[in-house]
Amino acid sequence: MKENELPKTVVQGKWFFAHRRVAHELGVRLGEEVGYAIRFEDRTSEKTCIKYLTDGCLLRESLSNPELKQYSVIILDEAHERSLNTDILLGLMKRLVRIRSSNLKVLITSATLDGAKVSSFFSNCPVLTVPGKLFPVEVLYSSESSTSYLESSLKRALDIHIREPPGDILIFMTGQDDIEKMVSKLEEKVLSLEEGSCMDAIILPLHGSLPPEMQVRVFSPAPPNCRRFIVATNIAETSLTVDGVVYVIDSGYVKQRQYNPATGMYSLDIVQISKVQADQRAGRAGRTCPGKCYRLYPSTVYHEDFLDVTIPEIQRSSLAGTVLYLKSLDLPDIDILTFDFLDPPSRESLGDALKQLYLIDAIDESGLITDVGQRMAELPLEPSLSRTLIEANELGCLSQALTVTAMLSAETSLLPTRRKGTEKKRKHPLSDLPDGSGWGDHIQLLQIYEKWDQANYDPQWCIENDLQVRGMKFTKDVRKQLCQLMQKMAEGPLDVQSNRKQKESGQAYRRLRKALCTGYGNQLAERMIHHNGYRTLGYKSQLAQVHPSSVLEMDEDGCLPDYVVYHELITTSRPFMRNVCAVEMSWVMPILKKLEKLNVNKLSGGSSITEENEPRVVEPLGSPKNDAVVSKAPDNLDSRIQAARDRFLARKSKK
DNA sequence: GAGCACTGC
Repeated sequence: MKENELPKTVVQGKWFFAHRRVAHELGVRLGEEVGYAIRFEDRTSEKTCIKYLTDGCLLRESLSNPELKQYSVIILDEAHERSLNTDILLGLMKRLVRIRSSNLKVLITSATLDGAKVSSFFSNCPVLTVPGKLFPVEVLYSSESSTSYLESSLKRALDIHIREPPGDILIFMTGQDDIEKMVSKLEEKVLSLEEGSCMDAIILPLHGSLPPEMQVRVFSPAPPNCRRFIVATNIAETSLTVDGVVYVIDSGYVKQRQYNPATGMYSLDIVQISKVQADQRAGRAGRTCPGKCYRLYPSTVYHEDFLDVTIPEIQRSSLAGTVLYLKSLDLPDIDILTFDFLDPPSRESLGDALKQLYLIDAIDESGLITDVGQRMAELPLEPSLSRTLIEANELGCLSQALTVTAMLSAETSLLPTRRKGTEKKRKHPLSDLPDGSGWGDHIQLLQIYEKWDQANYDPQWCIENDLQVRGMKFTKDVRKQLCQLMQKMAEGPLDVQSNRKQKESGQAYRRLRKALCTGYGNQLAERMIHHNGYRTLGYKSQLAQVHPSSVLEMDEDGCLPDYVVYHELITTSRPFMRNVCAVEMSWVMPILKKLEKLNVNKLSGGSSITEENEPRVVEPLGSPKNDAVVSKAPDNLDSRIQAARDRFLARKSKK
């Protein structure tokens, strides 16, 4: 193959081994004519004609090169998964095919995405259908909805094991807890079966927080006369393909994260799956031979209750990062409120994003991106964290802030999988951390990483201290990447520095907390007067409490700090702030002042963000209550500020 | 006093 014979092609999606295979079939070395790029690894060269990359990487590329001029064919793979990034790319592609109609071809591939809908989105482009190679799957419904899908799955699995011919069983559950319960119940029941009455059994859990060596166990096929039970989350729905599965048991539920723009709060809920998801799960039974799918719900539930398709992520997420990204592209013909999404997010959600960005100085009061915002968009971080880095650079604590943001990027994968009996480890994973972690979780995360640095990044150290090796390595990679990106603007050293002297670290921690306060200007909370509950300080106040896993300390009176910033506000059993950090009132006041001036219609570039068909009396951002908060903000804030000052002075005089 | 599904810029 000679250079330039092939059109420069870029393939976005989950390509797994595709790039290796294509390189192999073309008889070329991977990294030359056929290359790939993922976050921490770019294996392409000048010779590269076909480049595989992730959606995030393609978005990064279009940041510096919005017309993607180096490519003549762009393939968006797995578009049906509707990830946030894929949806942004779909919108950008629509614009690109318009302005590059003569020299660009875009191909969108999807297993289940509604072809007609995508075709009409792309000005009625042609739809090609490639038949799949799946075997037929018989779908069997339960006669009624079960009260406990755990019990029903257990019963169904054993029934299959006893009565049905060989073939592995894949059971879809919602989370780690259920999976662990299910695995131990299955083990118990299988052991109690009469010896020789049926095949042997291997029972395997499968979920995201399982260490990789445990995950790969599902790739080894069952030994002869042995049936595997794979108890999985929806990781087995799309991300991992398990061969040998003939029977699928589908609970009909999934654990899903969603964002409420009216409250600024996430929740993690167990919800019904969509028809597309149910069909995807069933399809997992027909990969190697005809299979069976047992749905633990009646067919009426499937037909009448299930949504046709899963709500795309873009309608379930906070859009601050997305809006900032689009604004930073600075495309003259793109207005964020009218940006052409395949499924547009609500105006409320866009309005929320604009307000958040304004509070952290990423856009000005008329909605234009600021210099700060432009620099933030260059960093592969959520806006709060990129803002923190920029502020930390000004305040001379960039090296510490780099560590904290990197740790938070990996936060959910830092903790080990829970083991029975050793559950209370989180509070003090390291007994000999220096003072200062009482200021909050961010400081503790910093101290943990500094300890690991002192231990020369020894994986064994992670294990001894109950931290996931994978998560810590990810942190290290992120930190390195952020260092490279910050190099140009950095004011001070970037390497991990542990302040050995108590006094120095105290000052560094205070600067860091100040930077965090600026970065999380959209995620502030104020403690209630008589107890340790908090309310969020935004355009709409929410009651929340510090998550019990937090290391934030109380003062000698048993009070938590008056003001905190939080990394995440999420309702599980109750509304919780996760990863909080104490901040000072004097840092908070300017942000509250800014909140007073906030006018969301102006932020959206003058165009009213009010729904068109609604009477004008209706509040711009939804509920009347919310409107009241918006329009009366100055009064509320002034009194709030006054009250806070009084409290502060009262406390001071007491001491 | 609670306990997070999935990715991976």
